[in-house]
Amino acid sequence: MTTRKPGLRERTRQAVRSQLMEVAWDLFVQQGYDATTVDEIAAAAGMSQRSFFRYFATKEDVVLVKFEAVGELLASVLADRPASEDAWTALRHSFDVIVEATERDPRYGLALLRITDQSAALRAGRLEQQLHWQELLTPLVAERMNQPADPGPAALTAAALACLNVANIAWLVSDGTDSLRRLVDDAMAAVQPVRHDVAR
Amino acid sequence: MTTRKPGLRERTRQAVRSQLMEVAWDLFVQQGYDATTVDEIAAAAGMSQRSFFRYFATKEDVVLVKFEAVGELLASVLADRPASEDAWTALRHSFDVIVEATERDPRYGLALLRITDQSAALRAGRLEQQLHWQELLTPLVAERMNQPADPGPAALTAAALACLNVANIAWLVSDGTDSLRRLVDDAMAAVQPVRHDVAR
DNA sequence: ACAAAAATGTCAGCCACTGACACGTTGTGC
DNA sequence: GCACAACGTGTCAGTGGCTGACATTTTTGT
Repeated sequence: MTTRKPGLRERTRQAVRSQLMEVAWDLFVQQGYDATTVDEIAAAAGMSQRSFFRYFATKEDVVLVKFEAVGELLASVLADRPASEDAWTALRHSFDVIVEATERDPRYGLALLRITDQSAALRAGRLEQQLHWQELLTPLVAERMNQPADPGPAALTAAALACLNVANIAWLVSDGTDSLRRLVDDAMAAVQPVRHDVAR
Repeated sequence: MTTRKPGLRERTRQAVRSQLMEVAWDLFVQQGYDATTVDEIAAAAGMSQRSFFRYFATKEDVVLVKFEAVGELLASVLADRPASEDAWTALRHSFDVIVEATERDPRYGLALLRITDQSAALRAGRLEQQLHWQELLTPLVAERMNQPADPGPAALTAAALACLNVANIAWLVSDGTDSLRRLVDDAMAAVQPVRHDVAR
């Protein structure tokens, strides 16, 4: 009884969602993304296919929602970086939340990248997610630029995310052998080498 | 009769393909991408749905193949740039083939961007295409870098393509009002400002 | 002219996804 | 307590993209 907090109902909904995500994750790891049907996932979670689609709009979403929170996380970290940092450096540091999470549990990150690389739809979905991150980060990047003319902040943000992406893929190719931190460093350094002239 | 050249058959195949592309294009422009079924396209081209899929693997492909040739075009232009140019500048100049094509026929470019923005699948597909371009350009970029350590060339290429993409989207948002050339210039300048120190 | 190869249509079927409806559960106001 | 509304769920039917298999009709090489 009692709807104590704004969301007794909402909580169960979230519980079902994460249970679906878990079940789907296991199946994807075992037999691959494409080889797993929504019917299987739903059955494994004890519900009908129709109900699955009441929790996730598409099959991809069961995986892709894992990226959703990251955008806001990146944005909040970026906003908290000291104002003295230039945009590129600040972006590099905000990416550390991803790097550190990956270092904390490399196997999870590796599995996630592996799954999202299996299907064209998922690869594409990850890129779409990054577009969303870009939208979140661009205004914050603009604040750190001298003269934020229109395409500038978005370009800088997109370039940084592209570096992150390249580093991630290189890391995936190395099977997690390489240091993701180093790869991100190198990728971003290749695009914007340390500018001593600007620094002083 | 007579199989004069290595590919009379191949030519008719290409003819059918481009006819399908035209028919599909018209339908997409008229009623939108999602609202157009493959059956409609096939019928309008006078063939069965099954045959459509013998020419294009997916519905998206009817649009996306338009981007395929661009990758090789970019690569060949990039390879022909003077060896004295640094990678970023050379990339900027190779993008000019796109800029100039767009200036030559802005309406086509605009329609293409509009269509590919209608559907999530197409938006994603365009990004996937860029990944392919990236693979083609990366080795050429590596040649122009001082010390092409592993993630470097890919990162630089990806960053440049990200700039191109941002410029394209900004141009689309402006309905083709802005100068695409200027947008590309600004986007790429924002990421790698002219480095006078390196130049001399 | 004839046999191999290729293009096409039809049919059946899988899978992601959606709308509609009916039923049971769960809170809400009285 | 109880009726009522809201919500979650299953079932069913249907659409659209896409594929394998097979039979039929062109092409094409000799």
